[in-house]
Amino acid sequence: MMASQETARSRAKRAQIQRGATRVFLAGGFAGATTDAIAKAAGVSKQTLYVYYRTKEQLMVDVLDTLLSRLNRDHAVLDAERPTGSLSELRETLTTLACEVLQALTDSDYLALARVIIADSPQVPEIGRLWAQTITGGVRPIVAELLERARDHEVIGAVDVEAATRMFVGGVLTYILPDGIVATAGKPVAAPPRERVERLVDLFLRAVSTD
Amino acid sequence: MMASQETARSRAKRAQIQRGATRVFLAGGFAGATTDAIAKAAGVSKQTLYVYYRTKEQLMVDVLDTLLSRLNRDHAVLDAERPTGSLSELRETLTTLACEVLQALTDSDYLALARVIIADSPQVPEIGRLWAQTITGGVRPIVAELLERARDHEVIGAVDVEAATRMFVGGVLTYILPDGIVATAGKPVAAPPRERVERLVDLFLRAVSTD
DNA sequence: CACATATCAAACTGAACAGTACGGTTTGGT
DNA sequence: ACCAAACCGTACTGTTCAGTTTGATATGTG
Repeated sequence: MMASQETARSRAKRAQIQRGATRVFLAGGFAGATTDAIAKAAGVSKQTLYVYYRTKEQLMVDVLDTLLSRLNRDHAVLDAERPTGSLSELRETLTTLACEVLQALTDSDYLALARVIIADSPQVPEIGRLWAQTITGGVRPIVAELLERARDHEVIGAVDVEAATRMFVGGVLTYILPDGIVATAGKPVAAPPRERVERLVDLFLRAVSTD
Repeated sequence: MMASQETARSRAKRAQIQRGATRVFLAGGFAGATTDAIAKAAGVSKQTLYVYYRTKEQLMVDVLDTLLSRLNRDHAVLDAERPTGSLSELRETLTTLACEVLQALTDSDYLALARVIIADSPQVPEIGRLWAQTITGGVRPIVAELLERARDHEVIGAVDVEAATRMFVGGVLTYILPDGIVATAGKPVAAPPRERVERLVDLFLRAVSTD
């Protein structure tokens, strides 16, 4: 039996710790998370915590890294080839994309994740690097690619794709930010009704349509 | 001599404390700010701190309240009647407005302020309330008013003003967010060159123009 | 000057908390 | 069954920090 081997057992324990730690970190950030609370939430002794992670900081970085990777996987799904062959197809694609993103942001813990990253990046610099690597890319390139494809097929005019992307993504995000990111006691943010998104898309299409 | 009177002297001391505390809070948030550091930064004894404020939390709320009020005053300046009588006037107005907002956000401590509010609103609920009261209004109503005026004068078409406002404001803000809000060591965000903003405005005007 | 009020520096108190030590218990392989 | 590694609960250590206490000094007022 070798030492420092990643057995099935140890992998499971590590995952168990991650799950508990995720809950605690998302709820209260770095400062608000005590190692006792994490151990309890994970159903693990504090000692074991320190067998798998050298410090609380290292544990947090690992948790955020995992969450951001998962989020990236989800984005990859969003990236799946979407039809942009005609104007009505593009309209449908953009509307659905926007609704999915808004839904994901309001449904899941992504807003809490963003809040924690924003809150703790000054104290835990590694977090800022994670953000830059995974999020800064974000939804924007996906939309930009869609628009470029549509432009190449002359579904939309020869517009400035970068500006168009910013307008669309920014417009959609105003439904969640800035209010969603600040914790206002007990008032969860809701995604706007599809109808609103449709009106936004329609307006957007006026800007990029061939005249 | 009455007790609990707000003399000139006490007003000055309170302001002195606020200035020091502002620096420390913006730099490190609630958890990162020690009362010793605040006292030192303000050039005041710790004791005096507690004469003017009952707790660290109360001090922070006061500091943020002051900063947000000041920010609101600045917005009031932005709100000053701007010409929207013709399409070229509207273009100029929107471009200038966007540039000013971006400049203010990158120049000043507003990004740090936003970061602190986002970071600490879960722990200090009063902060969330301040945010909701002052920021949630924000730039959006100003732009909405501009657009309504322009629409009434038939400078732009009968568009959905709410959607249009979101598209414009959101598009502008993508230049600062999300990257500006996360502390990435030593890389300050810069406002985009005016030319970029102009292209965004032009695209926007295509969306809202009378056909 | 006498007296009150404001301020200061420094030391103290009590609580919270990261990380460790320890002795007992479970688990899984052989 | 036997052993070793993994794990558990609890208690401990050292530090950090909000808020207080103390006792001295400055400031201004009648």
